[in-house]
Amino acid sequence: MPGALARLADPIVARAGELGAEGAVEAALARPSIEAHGDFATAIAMRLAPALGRSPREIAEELAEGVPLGGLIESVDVAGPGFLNLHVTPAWYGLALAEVLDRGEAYGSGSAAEPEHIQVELVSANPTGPLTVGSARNGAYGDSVARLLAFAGHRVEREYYYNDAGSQIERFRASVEARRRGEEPPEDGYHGDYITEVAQLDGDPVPTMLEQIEATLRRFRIEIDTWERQSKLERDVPAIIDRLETYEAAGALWIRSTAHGDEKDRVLVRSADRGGLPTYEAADAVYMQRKLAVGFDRLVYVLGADHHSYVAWLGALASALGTDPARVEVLIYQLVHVTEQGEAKKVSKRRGDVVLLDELLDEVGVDAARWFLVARGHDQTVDIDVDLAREKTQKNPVYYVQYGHARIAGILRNAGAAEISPEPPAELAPAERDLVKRLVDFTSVVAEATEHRGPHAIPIYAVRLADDFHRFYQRHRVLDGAAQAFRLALCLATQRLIARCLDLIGVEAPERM
RNA sequence: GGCCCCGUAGCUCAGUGGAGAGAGCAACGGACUUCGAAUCCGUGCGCGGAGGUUCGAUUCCUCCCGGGGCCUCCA
Repeated sequence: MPGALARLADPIVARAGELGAEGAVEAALARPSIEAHGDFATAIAMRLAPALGRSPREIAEELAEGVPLGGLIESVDVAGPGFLNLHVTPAWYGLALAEVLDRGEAYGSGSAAEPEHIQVELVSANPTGPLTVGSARNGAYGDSVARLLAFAGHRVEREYYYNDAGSQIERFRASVEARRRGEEPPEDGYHGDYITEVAQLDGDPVPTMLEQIEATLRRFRIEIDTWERQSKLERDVPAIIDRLETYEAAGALWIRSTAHGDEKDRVLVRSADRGGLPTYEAADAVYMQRKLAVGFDRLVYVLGADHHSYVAWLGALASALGTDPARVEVLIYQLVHVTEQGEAKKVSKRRGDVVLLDELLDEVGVDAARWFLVARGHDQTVDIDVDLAREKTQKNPVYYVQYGHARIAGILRNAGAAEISPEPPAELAPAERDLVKRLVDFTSVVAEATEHRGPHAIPIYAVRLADDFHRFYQRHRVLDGAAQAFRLALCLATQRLIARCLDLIGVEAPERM
């Protein structure tokens, strides 16, 4: 909790202790939707009522008596079933704004109780073709989670895991070879136009594809720290098998993952009549072992909803490897559906029936694409209508938020070296109060977004922040009068938080638009 | 059949065990001689259905209905 809010809550919590409340008591301060209910409200009296065996109203009355009035708190009311409504003074707004400015870049950061070394594995699309919009959601979501974790104080590394051995890859190579010979790719091969382009170049097409993918990710503002490939891991499959409980059935080697909570046992080595090669899951086992050996406290896997059975599998695998499954976190996001002229497109790389991330970026730009892909909950399916992509772009709220940032930049340019001070005027206008309270919200918003792995809360907050700013701007002239220094401070704090929000989701904060 | 996600305004979506549920888009009507109009202001009885837990449920639990996904010795 920011200091400014703690200053309001602490006396109430202390008073609750005097009344006999035990354990961790929290006076969660919420912002009421109705102005008459004060600047902040808490339902603490209702929560304490059962334990104290008294009526909520009565408790609230006594809590209110413990609230010191005059300095930061103007008045306190008991309302409804036992709400405590606080009205704060201009001095409180000054304190809150000063806190935002004083902490600077660090405002809202460091929410991690115990900083961890975390690996976020993201995208990890097979290099059998360029990245699709499906992978883009993985990237936008996973990268934003990684940014949030880093902001919270964790040490974060991003890894991309790719398959460079296996049937899909062989089909891909065979398809390129066929094109090089001037033939059609095999029926079960890859038929996209990019196959023809890759065929123009010599050598193994897999590294070529990977370079393209990395370039696209950079363009999408995702920096991968390390790359891991399946063929390398497969060498250690025999060693990992020795450590796991396995059995043979139908000629294949299985892991008894159900003993560790999995939904089903899984094949690690295929039967001879299916080639006798290790499966993807066998590589998973080696891979997880390797990640753990690096010393990460936490392993984050970012996977699409089509992989949801991996939640059970990776948890079971962690357990089978003798580590706490709680260290393994699988983040599932719902899939992206692409429609064109009202028709759903099946996102199949093999058929070449895909919308590529690069195409989307050409069409709408990086800022709008990242915003769009991260602005809704990861549990929500995303629809992209290719035909409407550009039109929708014009209405993307990202521009509303960026405009707020640019507008403030303009004001600050005009302000030159004018004094900036959080010292509050005798009276604050409603728009000024709303804006300060919004700034104060940031700390809890970003902490919860991190905790829930829900980066979509950031753009939602950013829109509200920009909204409060635009309204303030409309009603009050900044560069004029006695309140100028305070209003400039308000602008500066707002600009910094908008920039912070945008950075957390990989969007730029322009000085001009 | 089993498992996962979703069902909130005309559309796309936020939201929280608390008071009277929000935003964008679309629609209509207003506001620029003034720091950037990519802006602002006004107009909105909507939490799929039925039970349950609770002082209080849109939120938690159960069931039902509807939509999407997964249940390969694919990756």
